[in-house]
Amino acid sequence: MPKRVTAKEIAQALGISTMTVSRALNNRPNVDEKTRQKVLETARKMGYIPNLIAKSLVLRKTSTIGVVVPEITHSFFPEVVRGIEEVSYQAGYHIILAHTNENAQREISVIHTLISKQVDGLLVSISQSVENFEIYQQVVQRGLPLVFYDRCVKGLGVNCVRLDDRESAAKITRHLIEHGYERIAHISGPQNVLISEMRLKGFKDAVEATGIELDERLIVPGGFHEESGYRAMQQLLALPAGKRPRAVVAVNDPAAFGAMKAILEAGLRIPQDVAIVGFSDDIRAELMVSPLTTIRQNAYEIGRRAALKLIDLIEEKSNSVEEIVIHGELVVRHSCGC
Amino acid sequence: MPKRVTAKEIAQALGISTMTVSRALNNRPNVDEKTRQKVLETARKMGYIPNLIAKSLVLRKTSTIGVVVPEITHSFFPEVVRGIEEVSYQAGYHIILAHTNENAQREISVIHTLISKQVDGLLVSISQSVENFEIYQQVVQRGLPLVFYDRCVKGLGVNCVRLDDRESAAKITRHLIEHGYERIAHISGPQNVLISEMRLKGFKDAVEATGIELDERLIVPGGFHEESGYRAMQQLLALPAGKRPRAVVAVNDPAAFGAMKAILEAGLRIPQDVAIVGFSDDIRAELMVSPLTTIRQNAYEIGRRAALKLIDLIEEKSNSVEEIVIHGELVVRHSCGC
DNA sequence: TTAAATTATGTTAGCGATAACATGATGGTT
DNA sequence: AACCATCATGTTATCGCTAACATAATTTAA
Repeated sequence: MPKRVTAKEIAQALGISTMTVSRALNNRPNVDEKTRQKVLETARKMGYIPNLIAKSLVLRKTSTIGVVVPEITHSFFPEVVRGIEEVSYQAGYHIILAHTNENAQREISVIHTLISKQVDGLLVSISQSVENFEIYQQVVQRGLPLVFYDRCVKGLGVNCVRLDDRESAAKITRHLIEHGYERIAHISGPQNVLISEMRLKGFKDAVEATGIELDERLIVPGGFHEESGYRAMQQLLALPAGKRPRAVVAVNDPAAFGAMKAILEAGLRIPQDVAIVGFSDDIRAELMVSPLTTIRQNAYEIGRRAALKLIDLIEEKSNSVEEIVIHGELVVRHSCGC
Repeated sequence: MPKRVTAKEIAQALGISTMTVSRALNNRPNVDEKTRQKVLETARKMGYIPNLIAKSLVLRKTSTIGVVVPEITHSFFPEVVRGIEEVSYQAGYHIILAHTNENAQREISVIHTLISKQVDGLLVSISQSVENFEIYQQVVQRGLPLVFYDRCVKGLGVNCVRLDDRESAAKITRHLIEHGYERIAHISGPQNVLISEMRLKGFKDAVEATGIELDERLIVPGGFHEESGYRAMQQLLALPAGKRPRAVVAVNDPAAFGAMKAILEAGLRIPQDVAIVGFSDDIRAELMVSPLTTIRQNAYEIGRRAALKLIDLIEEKSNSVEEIVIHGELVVRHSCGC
């Protein structure tokens, strides 16, 4: 193992003190320009790379942000991470990525590790199975800056950057209404998940605003996946002729894909017979036989904003508790017939 | 900012020395069981969390692996990261993720940072624009364990875990040949990228093994994206009637999607008129009008194997230089007509 | 019972860097 | 020439922890 060069060794090589070397390397004032040049050159020649571990210990600052991700494979999170990375890199912070695999136990373990590693702040999206929020309170009590992104916990006084699920669901539903559709159905997601609930609420908001009475039969429990969308749609199509929906708002794109399959299999056309819209702009949405109208969520922006807020907290440029909402963008394609 | 509890404070609270506290917390022998219990309990009560930065400094080991990723958004890499994470977590290592955005300059900067942070080893997939390999040599010279994954550099004596692009391309081509197709075309990728080259070679291997002479007109330069696949296919379809291909091997799935579009637009059927296969099992492959036959690459496995090898190097359980090849899996769907 | 072996605990030094203070060198001012 | 400001450099202590050695307490063996 080749010995690693330290600042002390540079100092010895030049016959000066370690402190002067440190000052020269860190571009501090009060160093003679000639000395600085000598130090820089010697450092380069000797292949010196500073030890940030030692530096962090004395400065009590690591310039590192801990990022807790529940599910790295889902395309949404990598995009968020890209946003976080971009901002962090610019601001001179590094990130340590920790993956919980949607496991509450692992989330606690991972947060402990990040604290042990003395991160300057934490960005967390909570795992689905989390029910106990004690760990977040511990983090807050330690005075460690914390920002939730995408999946937030309310009532802890913690900053949060999230999507406007309710507003976006209302927006896309309104879009259908404005184009004259009347009997509009909703294929909803799992009942206990916040985003399903918010999207359902948004759907109701839009429908109720029209004054038309909401037909509860047009709200069918589905799920986040294709099969659930497929089954939910079959259920809708089984309604008596006059009661069938003319348009459908699916809780997300995969559910919409399943629903589309059911519609086509029933010999109906999209959007002439049944119009359909999704949510989240899946990479496949554009490639469907009838390209899907949907809501595009700016995951990158969530990452960016969360990182910006966190760094502000770390550097004490801000200490307010905010809830930052990133608005979804309506992407109109063929499937809504608009 | 609440003061953080240190081992020293636990020692003071109990009237014992810091060293005994350290021993108790680290499950070292030669500590009285009663003392150990007292220490553990006091630590818990006081909310003690060890400072790994200080520990790393004295032990000269951080239990951290640096992972360099060229492009986090591409679904391949998150899957690799998941594999790396899984193995690392089991073995007690943390990972620091660094994203280069395919930028050579940034890759150097990022590797320097990781070294500064005293990672115990590096997992690197080189960025597309990298042409100078000096940085890797520096890493090797420092004695820092290094393993390339997916995109490797040959001739540096560095470990490498990669896919068998050439073999897999030959395999999928052979599959077409075995099902009786004769005029088989190849839509290739960018010429200067290694994987394009390997896939082209694999294609040629398979065709030449049949003894049939290779028609160079059937190899058209395309690219990794849909548009390039689309244009390349148009070019193939413009060949004189008898010279047109009966089957096509695309360099990857997106290129195949583009090609499919061109085929359908020309009024031809898949696979009855033209069969087509892709490469890399894109999430959309299954959902196409004619589900795409392709090669599934086990990205997770690449991550796993690379991390295992790196940890072996770090812990000096191995010092051999290996090239580990992960084999692609043929996924037969509708588009090849087999 | 007393020396030797074993176990529990303490002391000192140092990981590699920097803050805070101290000192030495230079130069300008009256 | 004497004095003070300014700049360049050095010294010491410390960040929180652990290795290595030293010592004290206890047990075992003869």
